Amino acid sequence: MRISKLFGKTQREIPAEADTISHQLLLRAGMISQVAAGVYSYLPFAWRALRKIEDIIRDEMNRAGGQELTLPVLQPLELWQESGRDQAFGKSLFTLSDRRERSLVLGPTHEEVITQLVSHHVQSYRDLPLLLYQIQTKFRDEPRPRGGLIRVREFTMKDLYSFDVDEEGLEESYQKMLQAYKNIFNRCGLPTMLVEADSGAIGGKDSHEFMLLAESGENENIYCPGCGYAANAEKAEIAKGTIDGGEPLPLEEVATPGMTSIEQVSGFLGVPQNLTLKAVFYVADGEFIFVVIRGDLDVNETKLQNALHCYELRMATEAEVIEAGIVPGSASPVGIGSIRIVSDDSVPVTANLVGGANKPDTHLKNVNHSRDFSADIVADIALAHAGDTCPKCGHELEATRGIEVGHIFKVGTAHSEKLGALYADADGVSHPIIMGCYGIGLGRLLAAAIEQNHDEKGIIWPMPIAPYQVYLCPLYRDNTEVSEVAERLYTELEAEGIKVLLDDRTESPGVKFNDADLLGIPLRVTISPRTLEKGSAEIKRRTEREFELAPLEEVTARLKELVAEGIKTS
RNA sequence: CGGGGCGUAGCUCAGCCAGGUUAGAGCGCAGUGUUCGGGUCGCUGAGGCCGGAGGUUCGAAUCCUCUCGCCCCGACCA
Repeated sequence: MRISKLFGKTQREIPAEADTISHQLLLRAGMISQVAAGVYSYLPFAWRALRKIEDIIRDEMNRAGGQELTLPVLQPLELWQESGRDQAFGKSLFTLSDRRERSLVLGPTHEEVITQLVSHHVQSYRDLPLLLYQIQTKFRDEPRPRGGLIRVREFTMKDLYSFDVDEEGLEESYQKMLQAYKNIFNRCGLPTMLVEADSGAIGGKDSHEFMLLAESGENENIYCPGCGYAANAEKAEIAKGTIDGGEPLPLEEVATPGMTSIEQVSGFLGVPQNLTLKAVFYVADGEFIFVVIRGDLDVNETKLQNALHCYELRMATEAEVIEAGIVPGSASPVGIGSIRIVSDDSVPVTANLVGGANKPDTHLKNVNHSRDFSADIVADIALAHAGDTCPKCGHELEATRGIEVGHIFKVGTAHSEKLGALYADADGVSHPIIMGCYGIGLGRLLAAAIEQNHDEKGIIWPMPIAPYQVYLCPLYRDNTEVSEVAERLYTELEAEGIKVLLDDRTESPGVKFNDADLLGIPLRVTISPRTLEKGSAEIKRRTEREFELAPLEEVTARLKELVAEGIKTS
């Protein structure tokens, strides 16, 4: 490709709307253009990189035994009502009406459609297992699109669905995909962290996310340098330790004038925070909920939502708290009547806690679960932080941010039961098919690749997903020999299957070098009268400052070597 | 949905508070000369319904009302 013909221009200034690095660079490199909030056009340069990623994904899916197909974007709303997920998706579901006023949705994912499809075409255990996938556009009306391609409303996704007869089969499919995903990210040259993930209210047991580590990541991940335990903070568990509060003592009111926070009460009474009771209030699908947890811990809202099996969860307002008859700052679960109580599992095992008295400026000593109050739900609802203790090995946990680029999970039979995807076993008995679901967001991966691979000058593409492999950069200076050599080399490299971007513009060296850096092509070859004097060309890696001088007749061979090396070591 | 910010040339912005010739700059673009190993320097030129609608006024980019859009933080995100 000649850069003079390439659609999409580089830009010096950082576009005002872009905050995220990948967003800025994608715009400056002329790779994407915004159409609406969370909706982008991909220009040729970005599209080439996306296609490289797509090729790697497709190859790994096929190797793992996946069969590619394509499912419709336009789907009847009834299908979603049948599965019950029109509620779960809520406003994120794009809906529309056709000319006969029938309601349709733009598919945010394809479990429903594929489960129905499979129900029509699978009858016997002999038809299973199946791994079916597609690479296709999804639509989700995100409440807040952000970060350029990181969170958008229309995006390309690879989604694979596995169908098995039993748990062992599902496990096998799951492991295949886990490995395929590792291969994909490795082959793309993009190191990821595999973390345990929350599978949501509907999902089944296991769920893992692939996190590409980046400061700008939306997810916090907790991991253990000791044993390798890693989990999304939404899911992460911690060893809370048991604190010996002694034998249960009689409940006792104490005056705590002006003390409303755990910190204040703990300091005032000289009681450690882990012997206090923290109260927090939520509204779950409209119901007021009283949540208690040991004073040194925080509530993990994802875990809480899972414990409550609710769609909507938010913190209660102070007015709602007061209306519920609770005294903020001195709230107590003791004697609060019919309000549902959710307790972290740290509370029942700790004796003689200090909690609120539900009277201003008063707290209770020696609050004991079961004796003084009883939670309706006891579950692990604690939020993990860096510095907490690893639940597996006791080492101190650390935290790191990441972008979720892949998510795999065991769905189970939720959809197959609702949509009637059954198979007959060897005895002719019907069972629901067991499903797994595996997704990669391609555009997000593209953006994440840039988040992970850039410097102050621009993008640094890993070789395997680079839109072009070589940036051929002749510095003309009205020199016909330079342009002849460049043209010859260009033809030769293309003939060898190397993807070359030829900077055929009569720009100054500075302009060309800066564009080369911004565009981030892994190898740069400079030809100038100066290099020709030595009968050679300069070869420079984007990742390095220094260049090497190669005799002209060896340039092609050397570049082939470097391209191969870049693909292999990535 | 709550909070904050912004809509003026393809891009980045000034002008608005305090209304008044023909709305400006830099980048980019076209032409031209110059320079040539890290965004060279000139000259000439094209390019604007000042997001949209209504209002106030002799007069609105500027003031008022409504609206649409975009960005950021939060909520949300199977």
